[in-house]
Amino acid sequence: MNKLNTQQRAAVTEFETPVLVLAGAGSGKTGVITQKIAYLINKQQYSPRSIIAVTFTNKAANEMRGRLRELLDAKTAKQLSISTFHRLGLTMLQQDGAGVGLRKGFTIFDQGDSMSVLRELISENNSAIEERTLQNMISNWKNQFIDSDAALLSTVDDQERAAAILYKAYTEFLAACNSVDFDDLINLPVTLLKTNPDVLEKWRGRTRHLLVDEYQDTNAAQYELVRLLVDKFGALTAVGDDDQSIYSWRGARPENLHALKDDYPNLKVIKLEQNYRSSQRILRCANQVISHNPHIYEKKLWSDLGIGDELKISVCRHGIDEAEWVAAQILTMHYQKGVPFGDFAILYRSNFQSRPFEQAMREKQIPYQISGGDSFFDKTEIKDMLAYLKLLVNPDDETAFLRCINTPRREIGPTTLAALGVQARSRNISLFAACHDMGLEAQMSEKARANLQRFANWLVLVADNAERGDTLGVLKQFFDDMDYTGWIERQSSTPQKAERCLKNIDELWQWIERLLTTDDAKDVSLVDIVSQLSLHDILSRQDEKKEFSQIQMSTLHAAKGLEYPHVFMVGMEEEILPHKNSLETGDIEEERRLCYVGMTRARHTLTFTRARSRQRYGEMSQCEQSRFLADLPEEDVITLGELSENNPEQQRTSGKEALEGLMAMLSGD
DNA sequence: ACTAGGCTATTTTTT
DNA sequence: ATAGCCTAGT
Repeated sequence: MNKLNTQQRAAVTEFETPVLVLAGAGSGKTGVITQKIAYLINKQQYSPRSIIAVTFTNKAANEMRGRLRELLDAKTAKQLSISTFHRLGLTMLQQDGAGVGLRKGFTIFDQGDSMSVLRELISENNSAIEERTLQNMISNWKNQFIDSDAALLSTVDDQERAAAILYKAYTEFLAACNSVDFDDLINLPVTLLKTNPDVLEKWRGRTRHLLVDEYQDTNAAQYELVRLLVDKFGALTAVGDDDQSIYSWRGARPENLHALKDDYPNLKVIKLEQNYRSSQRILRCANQVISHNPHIYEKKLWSDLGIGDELKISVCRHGIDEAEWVAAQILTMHYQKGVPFGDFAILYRSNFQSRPFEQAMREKQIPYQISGGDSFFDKTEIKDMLAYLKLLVNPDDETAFLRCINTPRREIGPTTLAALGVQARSRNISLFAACHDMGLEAQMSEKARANLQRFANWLVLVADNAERGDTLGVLKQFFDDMDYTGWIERQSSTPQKAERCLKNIDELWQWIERLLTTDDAKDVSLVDIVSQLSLHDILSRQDEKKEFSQIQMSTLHAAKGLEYPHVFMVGMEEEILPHKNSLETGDIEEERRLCYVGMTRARHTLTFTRARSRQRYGEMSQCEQSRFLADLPEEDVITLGELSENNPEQQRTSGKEALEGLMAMLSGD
């Protein structure tokens, strides 16, 4: 508390009126939120159970919980509700979902799940609409509380009409599966609160104070949820920064920051403008870049941390060279100046950019960790595992059922499944239930029926055992029974691929094991495991520790809210950092903010790299420097590489040469 | 019902 | 480069 500056302290101690904290990058906003929670509990006698804090990513939520564990005793910290919006919504639905027609054990469709449902619906209806477009349209409708009937009424063209029809089919399918998608996790709680006064009462009673981080990222539905929870009294602390709004593509409305003023006339606005993170030079450059965007609130972010090193721009021959050069820089600083690997971060616009860096780090034996990117949950083997777990808690989950029933192969093909589908539909029951339905033998061969029932029986058996406890034992039995390992080995083209698959599965097992062996393992049910997996929330303690000794690789999006002593922003090229799509749509502002977010992650040094050519779709193609680099003040930047031909001592060696030189030097010691 | 082999489109960002 | 999709053959 003593370490807070005047504005921060004002934000912490003001609890009787709603507060909006306009917090510039690195101005200590997470500290404000955590200190405020501690203040409410210790100084104002709030019960920890009556405080709800909401963030946007699992990572941010975990970080916040970690910090609070240091400020409060363990028991108190555990009672706090600190979660993502989606998890808060899920909790509400798990407790009171009956009010919106959900039954116990409902499951969550992640983006991939709902995409495959939509794909299926599109082909069933012979529609030409692109699945991505459809998913976006449905998501937008949901975020604005437009149901499928209303959507149909408001359509203006054929495409929208087609989409609205599919929207309806999709909604019905989800309901039949007793499932919800990510948007529903926000959307349905709002409906729930609006239609059930007693439930509203309960949740309002539980929300004596609500703290929302990254408020600029809230969409219409999240905004509504906040409003309902805090009521007109506005026990709300919202923290945000419109310069860091980088989620408008998923419906975020940074103007929600300003809308608060209309909703709460007594709103107190507090600006945090002192940056405690970056050198003055880094901050000056970042401010320069962002100054090209229009601003509603002028804010002048400043730092007294000293001028700091010049920023560097390294121009590389190609993508491989770029990765090797960064590796060489990291090794040099590590061995010459003793900088721990955990102090470095490599940040990029798109996940696929991580590849060459991963390879370079592996070659040089530099420990690294990748965060962000959903690649883990996109893997077939992980999807398979999750589908089985989902099916255990929710036999009505048709998507999970269809995935499981023939993975591994059980001699149940399209013909059999079509027949099963007919049966299920005519009796209005799930596919799973239809396996034991009377009259099934009329639809298909005896052998097919036997195969189906063997599967269904086995599933029931495992589900029964799972309910009796020893979740992990049952799960292992489950996977041994179907010899999933054997299936993977037969399925993989090379032994290496099989090994990778099994390693991923092992990682999943370890995570589950850890979850089940913590102090409060009694409270962890199969439903919890499945929902946490569905929300892609797997951060291990091991990872937290490793962060100190491994270089961090992350997308710019996933790096928001974090900081690193030494940052490399790579791939600073047109069509990558202003991303190709945004060049086409002309929405450069958000890309600029993304650049700003990346730059303001850096504490001591900031290095940009770009390549003059790059492999794309297997072919080499030329690249142009990102327009954002041109915004940097010349006196703050050193450019290495061909751009400084007239300045020979700044000529840059290739990544390879630099590495070789370094190796020679090290072995000489 | 399953598999192999040829064809294709594909690269935002996250819950 | 490559993963996922389709087609034809077993």
